[in-house]
Amino acid sequence: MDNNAVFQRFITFTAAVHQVTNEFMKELRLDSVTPVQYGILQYIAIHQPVTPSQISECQHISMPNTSRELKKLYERELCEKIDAPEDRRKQYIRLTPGGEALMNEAFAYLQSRFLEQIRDVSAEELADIEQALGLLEAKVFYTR
Amino acid sequence: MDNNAVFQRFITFTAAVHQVTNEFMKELRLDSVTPVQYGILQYIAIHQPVTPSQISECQHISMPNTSRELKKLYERELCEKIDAPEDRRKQYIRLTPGGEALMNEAFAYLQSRFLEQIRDVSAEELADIEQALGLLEAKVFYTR
DNA sequence: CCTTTAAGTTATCAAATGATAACTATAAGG
DNA sequence: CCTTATAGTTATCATTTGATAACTTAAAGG
Repeated sequence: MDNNAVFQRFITFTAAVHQVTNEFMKELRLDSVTPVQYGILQYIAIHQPVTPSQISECQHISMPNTSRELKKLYERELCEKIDAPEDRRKQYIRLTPGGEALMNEAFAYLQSRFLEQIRDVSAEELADIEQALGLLEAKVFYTR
Repeated sequence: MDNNAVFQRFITFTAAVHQVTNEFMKELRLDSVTPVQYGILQYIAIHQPVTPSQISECQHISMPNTSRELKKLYERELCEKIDAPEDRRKQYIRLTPGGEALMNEAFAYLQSRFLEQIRDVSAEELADIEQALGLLEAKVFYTR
């Protein structure tokens, strides 16, 4: 198996993923929230409850900047912090009902675009796609 | 087949792709070039020769901003424009030797990280991965 | 021709993001 | 205890990116 060929595929693939997701995100006009803030909210939505440190590490945003953006999200009541009982330095963050509503709206739009994107695939192909997503997430796009 | 389940996978998958590629790009300390400029250079590297309009559309950057960033790349001699013979308004852009060198360096680093990421996969799994990349690119992450 | 459209440029401004230093509070480890 | 490490905050500044208006040049379509 040619490693170079797989790598080429990897590069064009990741470029394609970015292009498509950026297109989706552009159409989804989220005016109350910046791209970085959306990334944070989506990370919370998928992994909640999370700590600011986790957000900082996984979203590659420095702690000071994470803190700043979270503060804006608290002020807009899109997420909230809960003091961790086991360690008083720590805090857990989760979406507020308003944040859930925002993310549900976003996901609903993204789902409609996703379904449009796969409107021509058969049921068997869809199963293959689901499997492919799982395979790549497990074997390539994972973090230790 | 549950469309919602596939969509869930799609969301967590694209989030994972962004996380991993952002991590790679952070480690790859490209000091001569900003993230947006790198995106442009990579797009040129994959699709060259391309026009500024294509870059603008595919990278979702307005024409004025595309023009500005390209200008900086010309000045650093990372890419160059060639007037299109068939339409004197148009121009084709390609990497200069310096730009090729920069991208080769970047790709070499990304390849080393990619190989590290898949170091535990068997030959059969690698074939599956290659196929999965192709399938998803064709059926999900394409642009019309 | 003449008008309209397309490709690209320049200038300018605002907003978002990144980087860093200095700080508080708590936990953990000799 | 005392020192060090961890979690998070605040303030500040520089850079990057996005948005918009006004412009030039050339093609295209009556």
